[in-house]
Amino acid sequence: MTGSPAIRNPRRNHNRSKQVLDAAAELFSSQGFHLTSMRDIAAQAKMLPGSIYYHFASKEELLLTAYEEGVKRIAYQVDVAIAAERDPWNRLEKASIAHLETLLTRSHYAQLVIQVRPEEIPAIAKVLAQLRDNYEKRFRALVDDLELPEDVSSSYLRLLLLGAMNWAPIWYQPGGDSPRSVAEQFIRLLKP
Amino acid sequence: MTGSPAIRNPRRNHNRSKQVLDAAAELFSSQGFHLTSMRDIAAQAKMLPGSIYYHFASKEELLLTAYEEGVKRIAYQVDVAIAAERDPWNRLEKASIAHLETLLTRSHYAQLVIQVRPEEIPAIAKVLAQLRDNYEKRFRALVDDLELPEDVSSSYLRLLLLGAMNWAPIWYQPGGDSPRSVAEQFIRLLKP
DNA sequence: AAATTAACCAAACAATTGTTTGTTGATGAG
DNA sequence: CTCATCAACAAACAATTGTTTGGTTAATTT
Repeated sequence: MTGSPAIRNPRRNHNRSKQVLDAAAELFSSQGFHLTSMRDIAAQAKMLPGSIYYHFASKEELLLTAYEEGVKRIAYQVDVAIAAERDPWNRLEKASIAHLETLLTRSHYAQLVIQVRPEEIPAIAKVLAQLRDNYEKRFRALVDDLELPEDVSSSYLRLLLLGAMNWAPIWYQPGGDSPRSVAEQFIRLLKP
Repeated sequence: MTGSPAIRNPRRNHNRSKQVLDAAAELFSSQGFHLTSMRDIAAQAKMLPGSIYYHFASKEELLLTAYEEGVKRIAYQVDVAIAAERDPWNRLEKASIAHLETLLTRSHYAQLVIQVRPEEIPAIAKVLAQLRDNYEKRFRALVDDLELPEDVSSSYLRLLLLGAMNWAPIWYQPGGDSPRSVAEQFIRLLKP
């Protein structure tokens, strides 16, 4: 019995699960879901294809897990960025900067959330869409706090800003302006 | 003898090529490239999978042909829309309305241009991107014609508008506001 | 030292993919 | 009528896909 404080792990905690997930996130975000095979992921994680299934039940679960992590990260960055600000427009600007910076430079996980469209994977499309919706609710709140002229629709302001930012990965080139200044320009164009 | 003006077609022009292309455009635009198999397209065109190859050399050529047609259609709609207008802001508004209407309601071919991302098909990614770029140059010209305050960047105005519109298929629901009024709202938000 | 178990390998499997091949009936020209 | 050609069918092919299975290794527990 050994009343000693036995640790839970029966074996050295290799935790290659994270290695697999990292590989998946990188490949999914850069090549897309369908162009990335389990063999690609296995190779990047220095593992055999079948071994992945010890850690994840399916390719879709792999994506879903990475996607959840992506939402978590980008949401966290935004929350931190707006925590100190009080002025509504400044809060929206800080949030946009965080959103774009995370999207364009920071994390493969975050890029997943934008690059992989839910409809691409019908089996989990609804869950993915809901996760993204849940994140984007922050922007709904931020925009609602603005004091806008009567003839300006806050919904469309939000859709305009969010759409433009989410489209940015299509045209953005690392050599040009920083994500921060892109976000600042966008806000300036929208501020009445 | 037959000095008569013999027509070129040796047989009644069945022209099932167009039928195939229509099927491909519809499926590609609604399901995406990778989720659509040649068998799906064949079924929709009421034809056997192998028969498609009499009309098109490969799945990629099929997409490319449909994509070109899509660019042609959306470009035409925009050109027609702005032909009568002289005021720069009105021209941009008319162009945006045409862009969004074609994108959201009119044609499967046009939706292809936005729904299918070039990087999804590496073999023809460059050609696709160039076709889209070529179309979007219209907006570059339209925005450059605006008389903007000095501190406003015309590039970012264009990217903001175009990104927001191209993102619209993600959130747009046929029940709500018309594409026209969405475009009008976007323009109003951007007009200083 | 023996038993247990987490973590991985090696190899195959079944299904689906885009594509090719050989063939056939309809059509219009000579 | 004869014959060449168009347009499609029927069936298979080779490759790739996600996944499963059974065995192997090594660390941990008893």
